[in-house]
Order: sequence, then structure tokens, then C-alpha cells
Amino acid sequence: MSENVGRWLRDEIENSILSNEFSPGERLDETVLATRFGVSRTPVREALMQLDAIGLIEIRPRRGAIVIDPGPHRVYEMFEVMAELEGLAGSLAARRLDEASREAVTATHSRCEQSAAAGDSDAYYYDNEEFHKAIYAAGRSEFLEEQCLQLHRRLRPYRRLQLRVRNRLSTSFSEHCAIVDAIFAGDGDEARRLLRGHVGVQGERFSDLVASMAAR
Amino acid sequence: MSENVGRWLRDEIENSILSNEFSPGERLDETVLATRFGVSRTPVREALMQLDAIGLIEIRPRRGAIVIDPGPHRVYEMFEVMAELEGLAGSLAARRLDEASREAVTATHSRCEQSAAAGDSDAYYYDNEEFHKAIYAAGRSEFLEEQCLQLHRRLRPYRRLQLRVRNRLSTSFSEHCAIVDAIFAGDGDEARRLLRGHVGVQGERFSDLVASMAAR
DNA sequence: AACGCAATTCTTGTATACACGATTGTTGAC
DNA sequence: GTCAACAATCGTGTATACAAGAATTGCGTT
Repeated sequence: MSENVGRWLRDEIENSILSNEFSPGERLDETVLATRFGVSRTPVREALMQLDAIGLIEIRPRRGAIVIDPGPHRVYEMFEVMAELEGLAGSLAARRLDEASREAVTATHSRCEQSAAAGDSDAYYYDNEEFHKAIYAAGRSEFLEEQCLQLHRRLRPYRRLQLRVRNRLSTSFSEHCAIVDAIFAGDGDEARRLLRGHVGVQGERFSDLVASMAAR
Repeated sequence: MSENVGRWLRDEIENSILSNEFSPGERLDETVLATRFGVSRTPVREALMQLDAIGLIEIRPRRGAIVIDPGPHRVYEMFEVMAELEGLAGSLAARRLDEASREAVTATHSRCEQSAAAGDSDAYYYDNEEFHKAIYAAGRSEFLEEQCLQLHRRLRPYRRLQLRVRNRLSTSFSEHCAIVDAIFAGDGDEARRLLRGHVGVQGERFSDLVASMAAR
């Protein structure tokens, strides 16, 4: 537990939302949360305020907080922005790559290779996350990295769903290969283009997304 | 004043920070703010929590809140991300432009023309803002629009400073013209490219930025 | 039986009180 | 004279109390 209860509660409730423990549209009762976590309403309210500012919940004046339900279209829009940000990170990475970043990308990439070969979708989910984080870091822009990480967290549940689709694992990994090649070749434009395509949910990927969201 | 004090305080303090009334690095004393606004510490704390979540201030446990000082390099990174997001908005606008958006872009664009011709940098600052907002809206992606607006707010003070530089007014306006042409021609890639160049602070624009930040 | 109004109950919004940790100033020793 | 330790003070973190608005339920009327 973090040293102050408010911070801890924020993370706790955020995780509960992102892991779908609190479903979209659900009402978050301050008193219930307070007793559940064994604290008073004050830190609960502070946590809710922060989640509202981040955009995970909506606080309607005098009418309580509800978990925001993005809906397929909005999730698509979020992936669209994510693709753009990752594209930028990739293009910066290609230009600024240093030894440490190169090693981090290589390491996470080969871990992806292993879990993809093993067909282990849960392992790949985790390794894939680390691979993308390595690219964010390689871009060497702290602000961009923060933005990427924040949006990545929010899209986490949907990414997981997407990996379950068809032969997405091998497709995803071969895209990774091309991305790594472009970055290591210093080809920023190509890295940007490939990452946009890799992250975005164009075409049939969108219907897959909608289907998996409905199935939940 | 909004119907609940917390919300109102958040906006109030946010504006005070963005208008440089609270300088970067300055300590925000909860009690002082409370008495200043004539409320108790509770809503002040809630406002500060939200500003912390947005990234405008930093709350160090047991040690109070300070206004974040971005520093030239981080502001550059923020403009870099802003350029990317605006580029996406522009490319979407070119593809999805409808009649209402077209009129909004045309209207704000011609207001920019007038204030640029008049050499009125303050008027241009405002009209320019509306022009960019029209493009965000024309992209027809609510999430992207929100992200653009939020980042735009945070960069507001620096944009204002930049307009004071050299013959930036006419340069800016001629760039607008090319952007409008590309969007109206439905050329998404060109609109993206031009907007990236227009918003970013590459080359000498960066030194201008640093100089204006230092002068403040 | 259904609709509307009123009263009660429940929940949120704000204030205040209290406790704990951090910071600062003072005093004493080396 | 300088540094360190201790004490006092100040500010944050959490709990609780109180006020005000919203939702719900029950009763009365049509």
C-alpha cells in the first residue's frame, strides 16, 4: 500500500475498473467503497476525483460516480490515437536509438518470439506489452512516453481480448519483426507507418474488436 | 461558479496556473487557498487532486503541492505530441469533412486572415485558437478532440509567446492557407504533414520558444 | 387502478476536528 | 564558530459531523 490512502485507493479502484470488476455504467457508492476498504469517505472521494480527471469515471453533481462505458466506437477512436502516438514513438526511436534501448527492444522482441512460438497467448500478452513499452522508452521523449503508458493502460483490457482472435499471435509477431527492422535501420517513416498499422484497428480488426467486446 | 465548489476551484486554480499567476515551482498552500476562496480545505484538496491527476501540479506526500515546471525541453516534447495529434485530426478532417465543419473552418480561417492583415497579434492569438479547434472538431473523433483540447490548454501560454516572435503572424497564416487547401482537397496525408510542420517547434522555432520562456 | 404529491430516507458536498509527519529554529557541545 | 540534536510549530492526511439535494416510497385523490 502506498504511503497515503488516497493514492492507494486510486490505484486500487482504477485496477478494479480496468479488470472489469466494476462494470461500465456501474454506480460507485462512496460509503460502500469506504467500508469495503476500511477507510473513511474522505480518501475515497479524493480517489474518485482523480479518476474523474483521468476520464475513467464520471462524477455527476449530487448524483454519484459511474464507471464510463466507452463503447466500441470510442474504443476505436482511442486505438486510433494510440496508433498515432506509437507511430511517433517508433519514428523517434529509429532516429535516436542508443545501445540500452536497442538491447531492451531486442530482449523484449525475442521474448515475444518465444511465447508466440509456444502459442501461449497469456504470455504473449505480457511480453507484447513490454515490447511496446520498450519502444515508448526508446523514443526518448518523457512526455510522449507518459502519454503512451497512460493510454496503453486504458486500452489494456481490449488488447487482451484482441489477442484471442484467430491467428493474431503470429500476425502480430511478424509485424513486430518488420517494426524492429525499420527501427534498427533508422528508418523513422517506415517505423511510424508500420506501428500505425500494427496498433490501429482498421478493417476486419474492428469487427473483431466489436465482437470481443460484445462477448464480454 | 459551477454548482459544486470543487469543480469551480479546479477551473479557477487551473486558470491561475496557466495564466502564470501561480508560477512554476510555487508551493500551493491548502489553507491559504481555502481562505483566499472563502471555503474550507476539503474542496481545495479535491481540486488539487484533480490537477495532480491532469499533470499540472505535483503532490508530494506530506509535503504539499507545487506547480510543475515543464522546462523548455519538456515543452518541446509536448509540442511534438501536439503536432502529431493535430496532424491526425487534419488527416481525418480531410477525409470526413462535412458541410458544417467546412463552414466552421472557412469562417475561423477568414477571421485569422483579417487579424493577420491588421497585424493584431492578440486578436490573431484568439482566432488562431478557434481555427485549430475547428480542425479538431472536423476530425469527427470525440476522443481525439478531447485530447487535442486538453493539450492545447496546457500549451496555451507558450503559443501566445510564440506569436510575438518576428513575422510569425504572416508565416502562420500562409501555413493555414496551405492546410485549408489540403483539407478541402481531401488530401489527408498532405494535411497531416502540413499540420505537423505548423504546430511543431522544429529548428529555429525552438530557440525562439526557449528565448520567450526565459524572457518571462 | 393509476397518477401525482409529499414526506422520509439515503447520498453527496462541505466544514471542522484531530493526529501524525515534516520543517525549522534554538540551544548546547565540541 | 560550526554542527548536531531536540523541541516547537506548521501543514498535510484522515475521520467525523452536519447540511442540502436527489431518489424513493407511501398515501391520497381522481
